[in-house]
Amino acid sequence: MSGVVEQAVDGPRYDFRSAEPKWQAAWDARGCFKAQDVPTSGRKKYYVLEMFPYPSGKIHMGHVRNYTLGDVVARYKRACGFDVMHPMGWDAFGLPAENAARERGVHPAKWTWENIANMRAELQRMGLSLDWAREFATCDPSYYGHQQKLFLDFLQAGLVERQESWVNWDPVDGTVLANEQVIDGRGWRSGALVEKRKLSTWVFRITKFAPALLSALDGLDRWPERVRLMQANWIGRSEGARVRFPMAGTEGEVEVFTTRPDTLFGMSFIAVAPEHPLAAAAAAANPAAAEFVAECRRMGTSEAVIETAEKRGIDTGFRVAHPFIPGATFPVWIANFVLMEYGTGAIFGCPAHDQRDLDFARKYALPVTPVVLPTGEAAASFSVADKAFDGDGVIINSGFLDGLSAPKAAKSAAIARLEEIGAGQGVVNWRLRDWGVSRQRYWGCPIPIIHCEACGVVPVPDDQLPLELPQDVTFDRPGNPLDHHPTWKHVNCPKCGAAARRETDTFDTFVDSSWYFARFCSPGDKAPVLRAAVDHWLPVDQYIGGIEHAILHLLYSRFFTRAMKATGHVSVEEPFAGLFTQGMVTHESYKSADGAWLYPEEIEFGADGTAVQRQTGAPVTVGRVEAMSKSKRNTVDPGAIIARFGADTARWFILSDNPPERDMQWTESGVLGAYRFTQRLFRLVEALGDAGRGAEPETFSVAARRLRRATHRTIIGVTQALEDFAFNVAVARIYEFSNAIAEAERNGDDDGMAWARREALEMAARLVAPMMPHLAEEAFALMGGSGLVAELSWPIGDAALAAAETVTIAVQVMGKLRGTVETAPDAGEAATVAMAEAHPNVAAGLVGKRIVKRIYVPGRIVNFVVAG
RNA sequence: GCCCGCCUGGCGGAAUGGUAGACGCAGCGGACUUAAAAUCCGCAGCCGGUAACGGCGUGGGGGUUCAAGUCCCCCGGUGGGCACCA
Repeated sequence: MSGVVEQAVDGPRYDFRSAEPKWQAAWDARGCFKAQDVPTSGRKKYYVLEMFPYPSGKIHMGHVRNYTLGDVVARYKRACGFDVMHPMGWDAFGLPAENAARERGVHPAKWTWENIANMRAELQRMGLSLDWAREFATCDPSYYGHQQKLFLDFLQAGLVERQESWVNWDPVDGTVLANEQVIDGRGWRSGALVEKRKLSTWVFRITKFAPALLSALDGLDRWPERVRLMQANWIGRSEGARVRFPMAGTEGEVEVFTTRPDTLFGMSFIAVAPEHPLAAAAAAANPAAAEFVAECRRMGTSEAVIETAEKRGIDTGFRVAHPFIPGATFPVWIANFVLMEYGTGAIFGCPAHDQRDLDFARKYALPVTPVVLPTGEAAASFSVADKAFDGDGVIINSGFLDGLSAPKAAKSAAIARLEEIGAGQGVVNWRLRDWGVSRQRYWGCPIPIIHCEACGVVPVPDDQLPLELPQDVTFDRPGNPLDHHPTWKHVNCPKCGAAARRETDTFDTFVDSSWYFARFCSPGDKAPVLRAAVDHWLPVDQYIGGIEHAILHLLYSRFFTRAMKATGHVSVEEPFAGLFTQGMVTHESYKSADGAWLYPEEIEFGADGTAVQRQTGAPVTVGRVEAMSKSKRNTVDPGAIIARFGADTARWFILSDNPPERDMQWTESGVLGAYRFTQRLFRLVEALGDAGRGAEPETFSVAARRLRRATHRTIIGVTQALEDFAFNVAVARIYEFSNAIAEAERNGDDDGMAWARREALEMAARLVAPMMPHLAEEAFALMGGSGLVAELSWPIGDAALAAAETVTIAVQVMGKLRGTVETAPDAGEAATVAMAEAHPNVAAGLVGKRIVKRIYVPGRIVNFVVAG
């Protein structure tokens, strides 16, 4: 492995170390990648955006992949004549900065800004075609001040409100925990048992837009289908009914939401969430119920945890009447699998037709009454054992619903009756909840609100924005440093002047990333956005990022855009017209004999292919290929790769390995292969020398024509591959092309060959430019090209020159390949079929058979269907 | 538990329903070299056969079709998301 690199040090043909900074400076000097806020060029706009990074300190391979993909698109579209905007910034608020402050005593601001400086330098070494003049960080008051203004506008428009919500509370650290910070019911840092706690929080009313966010998904035809599906499921529209059950013996009622009102006669019990008021009432009266509710409270708020936990419950002792069955009463249970946030926080249990209800009923010996009969079953013999029936069928045991088909007809009949007798109504329920944005953290955008005893919630006046974070905070005790600050929260009410209290919560960092794409259009403007700029540039034409953001970030941004439209900031409703989601970067993992994870650079492979530790020669176990992570130490530092092989090699390899939407495996050998190709291409250019200058020859030899065909086929093929986001295919086409050029070189200089080679190499340089921009410039300059490849227009392939002189037709008998025949591209059906039938191997297969049918697909295939 | 994705040679992958395995990596053979590295040329799915060629083959099973990696149904394996990480 070292040989390749050492050669590069000794005397490379292509010296990326000098070339890459040189061309980066040249692009910068020409301002190649600058865009205007409100362009005057008249060219069609194209806004390319990659999800901006969190400034963790160093770029990782995921970033390299993300920004390389975006850069290929940006450079390609620019060459195609679009006016491209391609900005970069920093998603700079968030918990890691605060963790660093607690662990190492460094101020979050200092930590963040140093990380940004470091990462900016690393990104710049990648040679990305970014307009750095648009850069900003979300932790800068000149950004988040505008965000505060947007929040106040949303508040005014009724898109923000105060709500109580349940959170994971760490009683020792005195802080709210994310679900991922709750491990086996304990806080990750303190180890204390986590409790659910109710908190008063600010929410964005995203549910107001639920129908719009759902229906607009249909129009996002340049989004991956699966992302649209994930969002649709997340929004979760379901049609059903709210049903009210009067309490037996006391006042009051329980309201449930159900999607299956057709199965109401199969009801066995009611179950309420542990946070439901009835559960609280039961707990007050019954110590066992109180104990159960307390236990559920320790379970955390994660849906995955709740739904995989053992189904448990306790009878409250309350009984309800049934709206359709006079005289019947049913027990009300508290169950740990009922979610307070969904529907009404209460369900009716129909064990025969819902698996979860069935498991629960069996556990607590509650009755199971089938009310939907599967087709083909007899009512007398049908019963439910341990598998609930949730398919279609006919209603039985259900009074006025009997005989109706379930669920559809019976559902409408049940709803009609509920409405008639005033016991409920048909409703559309949404799974989507309002977006809680309050965080009890320091390193986030302050929520610009003042709480006044007399005036209530008072917005911070516009002329006091941005409301800046105080710098002098300490992290020496648990809880929110803003809350501990001696003076910051004490303020006079802007309305009445009395002593009042600032809101000390800050925004969820998803707020920061929900409108940054709009701010990029006019990053220096005094208002959150410059209307003319966003009207021109939005929506983003191509957005690129990780699939992990498929739901939250993208949905929040879609909401924000609608909210900004409602408050007059933008005209569009959808922020991202095109979306591409990339796969992860993975690597083998390595473990030493004592079980410690080892970094790839600590490993060496022996002649027999086994891995050993480089220093000691101790054996190493090669583990699974998985997502690069610091804990597994299977990371590769892009900075080191770029220093050793150059940015173009890193970019080329990351594009060549596999389709960008799939996970890719980073391998040393793959990088070396990419590096070798940079040298190979450059050698081909060097070997050309001065050959082929001058006017296009009158005639070309057969070999020269073959090369020109390869050239024009490659232009067409690479163009199509780039349009399709099939960058690995584009790379493969260029490899094929370089093989064709090398072959032509060996064929000597017959008629027109030198000219054809020059044409081929010039096109090669221009076609690799979006992927390996530095090498492209260096090669182009060496060939005597004038100007920058970055400023050239995209080449157009000549279809006539690319056309094949003969085509190969596959010949099948009964769908099995029996041979191939060469024909002229315009040979007709009769001639082609005759030639196919005459093929010796085909003829042998046809002996003694009767040809029933001859299938002919022009340019592709002849298939004989035979009998006998 | 619910939702979503993925599965093709030793490896990454290519393939408008039309010659499965392009291209690359690793491997093998050759040229060059005192030698090695680098470079260049060639071979290569698996089984059988000197070969011509034949059989098998895209996670497993079934179906549609003249023709299925591709479309449909069932099953298996594996990865991701599930609301305060970003």
